[in-house]
Amino acid sequence: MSDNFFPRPGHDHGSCIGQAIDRAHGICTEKAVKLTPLREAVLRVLLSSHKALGAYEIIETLARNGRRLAPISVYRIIDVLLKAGLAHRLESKNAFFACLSEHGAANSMLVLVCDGCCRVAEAEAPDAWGAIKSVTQSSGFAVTETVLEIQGTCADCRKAPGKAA
Amino acid sequence: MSDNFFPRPGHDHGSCIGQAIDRAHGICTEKAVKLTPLREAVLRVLLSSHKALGAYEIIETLARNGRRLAPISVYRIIDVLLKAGLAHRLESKNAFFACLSEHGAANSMLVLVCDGCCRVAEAEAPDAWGAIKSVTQSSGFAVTETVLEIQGTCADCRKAPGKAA
DNA sequence: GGGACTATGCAATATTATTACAAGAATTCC
DNA sequence: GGAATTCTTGTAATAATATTGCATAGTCCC
Repeated sequence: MSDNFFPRPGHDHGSCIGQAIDRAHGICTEKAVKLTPLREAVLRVLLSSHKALGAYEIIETLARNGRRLAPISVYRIIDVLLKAGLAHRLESKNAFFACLSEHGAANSMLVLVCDGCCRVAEAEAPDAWGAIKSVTQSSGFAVTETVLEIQGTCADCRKAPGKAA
Repeated sequence: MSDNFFPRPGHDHGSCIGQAIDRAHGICTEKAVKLTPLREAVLRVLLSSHKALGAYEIIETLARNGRRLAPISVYRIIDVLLKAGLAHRLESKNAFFACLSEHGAANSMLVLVCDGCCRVAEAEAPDAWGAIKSVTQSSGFAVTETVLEIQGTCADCRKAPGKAA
């Protein structure tokens, strides 16, 4: 097994968050998006686990940290994060997760969602995207948006059910 | 272009519904599921267009036909239809659509959703599924459920925007 | 007919998301 | 510096989607 896409249990999550935040600042500068304190706070909540969180879970988490946002505020901030590519929406769960991958404009990723640990990971899958493109092109369908989410059990959970963060 | 997967605008929709209902009865017999009048009514609502409908749209449609179901009733019925494979959930829209395809246990389909006419179609995409399988297997991820939904503009709408049913 | 099971009804409520409008903060332009 | 503009956040209400818990009514089997 080359890469299981999910973060190693026991990885240095602190620096994992730190790097992601640094990267986010860079991306925001590039894209002329302001990563305000509130936006960064929401992003940090998403980064705090490798799971997808519902908007109201984000609200509760922030509230525990002393600041309760209205739903609309969180949704607005999520929107900004989504548009900047710093987070993605997990359609099958109506939830949101931070993006840790380096995917540019050309999308070729799929999302893995573990039933065991609830973690979410992105994986490169250019072949799958190629095959999809071939189906859509040959049928004259002009794609604007693709949702490719896969649920199952990650390698860590298969080895040690319930142990992975 | 071989097949655009979407029903031909102007196809005989009456017989299209009729056939689907007949097929549904057959499948239900096979699977020992009861296709009660209410369940058939909900399936007919889904079949009445080739679009995906939200649960509350189904309720309103049935109400116009003289019978108003409680949300829970519709959700329960939808559940039965989903489990019997007579309908599918469109995750990216929190909506449901009738299944017109002959896919067995081995899933290999993707869903096309047209932004123009809102119609939904299923397409065989064994290569895409193969590529996904190869990614997941090599990473030790055991798949239970795959969501593969593609939004865009169907061939009919590209030719004649807004005209397709 | 009676017991077990399935299907539906009804009321309340939980969860997810948006609308409309107001106030505050940052940026631009002169 | 200060007015105008734009972007961000706040507040309140409400819409849209989905579920829980319990009651009633059919169906099946004996």
